Amino acid sequence: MSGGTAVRGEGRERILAAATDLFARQGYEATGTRQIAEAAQVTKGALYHWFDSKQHLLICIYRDLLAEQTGRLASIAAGDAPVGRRLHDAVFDLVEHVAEHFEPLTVWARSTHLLDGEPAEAIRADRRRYHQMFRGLLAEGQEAGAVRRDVSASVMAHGFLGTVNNVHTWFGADGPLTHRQVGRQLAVLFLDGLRPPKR
Amino acid sequence: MSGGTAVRGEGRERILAAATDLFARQGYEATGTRQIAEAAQVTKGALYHWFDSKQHLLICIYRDLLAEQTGRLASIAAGDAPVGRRLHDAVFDLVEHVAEHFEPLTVWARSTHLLDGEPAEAIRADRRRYHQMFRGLLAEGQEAGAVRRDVSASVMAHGFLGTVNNVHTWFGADGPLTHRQVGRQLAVLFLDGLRPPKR
Amino acid sequence: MSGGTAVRGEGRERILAAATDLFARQGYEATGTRQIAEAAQVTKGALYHWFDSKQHLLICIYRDLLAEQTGRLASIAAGDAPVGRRLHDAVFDLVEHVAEHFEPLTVWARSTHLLDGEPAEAIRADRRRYHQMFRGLLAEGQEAGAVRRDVSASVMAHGFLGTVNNVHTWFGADGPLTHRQVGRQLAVLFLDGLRPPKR
Amino acid sequence: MSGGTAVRGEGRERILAAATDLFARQGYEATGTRQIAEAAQVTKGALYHWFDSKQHLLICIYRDLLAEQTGRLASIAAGDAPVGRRLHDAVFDLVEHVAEHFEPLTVWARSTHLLDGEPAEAIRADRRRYHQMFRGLLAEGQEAGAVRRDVSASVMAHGFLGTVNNVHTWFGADGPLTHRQVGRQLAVLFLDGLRPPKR
DNA sequence: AATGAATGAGATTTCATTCAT
DNA sequence: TATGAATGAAATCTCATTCAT
Repeated sequence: MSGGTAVRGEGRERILAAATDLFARQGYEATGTRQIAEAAQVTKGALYHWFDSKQHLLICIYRDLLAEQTGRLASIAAGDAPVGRRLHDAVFDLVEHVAEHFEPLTVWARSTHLLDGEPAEAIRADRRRYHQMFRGLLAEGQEAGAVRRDVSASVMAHGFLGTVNNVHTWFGADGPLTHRQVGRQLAVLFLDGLRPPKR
Repeated sequence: MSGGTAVRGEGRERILAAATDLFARQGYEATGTRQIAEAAQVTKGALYHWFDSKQHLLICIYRDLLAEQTGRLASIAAGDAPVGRRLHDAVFDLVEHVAEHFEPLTVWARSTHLLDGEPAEAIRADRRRYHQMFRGLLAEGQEAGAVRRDVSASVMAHGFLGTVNNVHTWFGADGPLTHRQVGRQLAVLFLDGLRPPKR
Repeated sequence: MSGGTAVRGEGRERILAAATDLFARQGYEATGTRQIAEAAQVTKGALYHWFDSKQHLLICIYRDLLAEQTGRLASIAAGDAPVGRRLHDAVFDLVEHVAEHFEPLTVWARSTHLLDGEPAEAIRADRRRYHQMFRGLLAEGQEAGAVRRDVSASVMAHGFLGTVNNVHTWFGADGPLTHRQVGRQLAVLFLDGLRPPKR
Repeated sequence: MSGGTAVRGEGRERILAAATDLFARQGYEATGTRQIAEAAQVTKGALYHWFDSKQHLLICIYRDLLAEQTGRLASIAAGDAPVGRRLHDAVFDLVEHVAEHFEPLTVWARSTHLLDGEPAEAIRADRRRYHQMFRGLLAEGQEAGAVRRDVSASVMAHGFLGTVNNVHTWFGADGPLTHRQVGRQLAVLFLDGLRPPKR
């Protein structure tokens, strides 16, 4: 496409890709900047030209994914369908998204607790907003009678979101199921758990 | 003569306690051996007299808890009650245990991925055995018709165990619920999700 | 601006010189990296920027010397002179070289047994090749009748090379001889020992 | 022989044997007191009950051997035979002794330079006396015309003693010769080198 | 004759980051 | 846009040795 000239950001992309890969395989802490630079075929100096810090790298990896997740949830939540239907769609959409972006989400889940400073706080606030949207949908379901009331919406939201975000600790450990199949099974399990009890 | 020296045999315990506390508050990697030794009022040399390495410390912290968890599950699973009842008890017993040992379990969940070497593998194998016991109970439930068959026992086990093991990532974030309350809500949510679908 | 920073590129050389000096005076193990860095007026970080490890430092010190020794022996061995003459030249050239580089060779002889890993093996293989060249010259002498046959060429080679490499253990202990004088006496002693026995 | 009761010094012997073995295989510096104690099936405390220090261990290993060597040389040197004969016997006796006590002599040769303090000085003085006896025999030979005069007796003594003491660096490296065979070849090589030159 | 917990100083090495060019 | 030498602080761990019992 862009022909002979160096594509803008080529180095940056390679760094991001290498970091994602290494972080996912070895963990954030066990991966050094030197190793990232080597894997990206870039000098350490170049790495610091493009990114402020190692933390910044991790934040960049997650930021776009979170924005996309948030956008998708927002558009589903704002739809016209009955709340039960929207909840169902939101859950399935999330497991789909997670299955697609397995590696970078693993990285984030494992290492977010190591980050501090302003940019880290900002993205955690974004993440909190995502959670609130999800909880809002559940609360709406509770008001409409589609979702049980004896469990707090917050616990339900955290429970499911936490499960999904931690699939990496066990996925592939046993069984032949694909990411997507596992996701769908978790989704029905959760959705059935939400139904109001008999009496 | 008097006062200066610590009581004999107490050193190991104090080290373990200090490490648990610091790991929980600051994370495993952010905590240095120097800091642990200082907090335990022990020299660094004494620390390495009792423990082979920092990793070993983390493993020791978790080993006892896992053994207790496993023993409790085994005794419940081997009981006479119908499988639905035993499953119910196992789930509630687990959330109880987790609520009691919140901090060290948090440490383990966050940092297990940093461990390597033979002792780490050994304890991961133990953990795998625990999981298999839990899954076995679910499979028994499926055979008896008490648990749905359209979701694999393995996914159900991992889903619930993963949720419980990751409560630390969000507990306290919002709401005034205690550990125990949160646990119980997660338990009913999960147990209701297990019921075979109507049709 | 002026004065404070060292001349560019000099760091590596200074480190090497300081290490050679300290290793020779105190021994390899008794010399710390901290001490080397201080003597070279460099930070410990810089030391590890240029060298992988303390072992690597020792290997680098020896590598150049061995290469030079090998080159000199090769050019003598490949000459046109009769083998007796070439052997004589090789022996005197070696003692000359050893006399010139007394200190670093002392360091190597004393500490080579502490080294392991791939680079150490590589240089030991080089050293083995040097030995084989020397032994080859002796074997050639045996075939030509210039060197006795009742002692194996390998033993003759090891005997002389070992003697020369271990002069450091006793040189200076008594007597006023210079390195060069001692070397020449050892050379004639050895060469006379090589002559075929009378009968 | 001694029946049921523990043999006096049993622990001490085991420690000495273990230390000799480990020092020979790994080097003095690379061997820790802990490892020695384990190999001797003794606690570290017991080790320090029997020996003052790690250095002391090394000194004890060498002391008896040196005494024996010295005694044997003294009895040969004091004999009635002509000096040429006595020299011949001394040389062959030494290579015999070295072949028999290969390992502990290796240890000493490699690590003597690390020792300091009064006991180390004492044994080094003993060793110096041994050297002087040997050199004395050579000087006697020079006076009697049996040994060349163009090489200093001191260099001859150091050269041969050094060679013999450093056989460990190469023995077994190639060839199928036994310790004893190698020793005898070195002996004739040296003795032939000693003969006065033709003219 | 022997134990074993404890010491304390120091070892090598790692690593994110900076900055003049 | 990129380099690469250099930093400096801290990290984990080792080890000969001691001493009350």
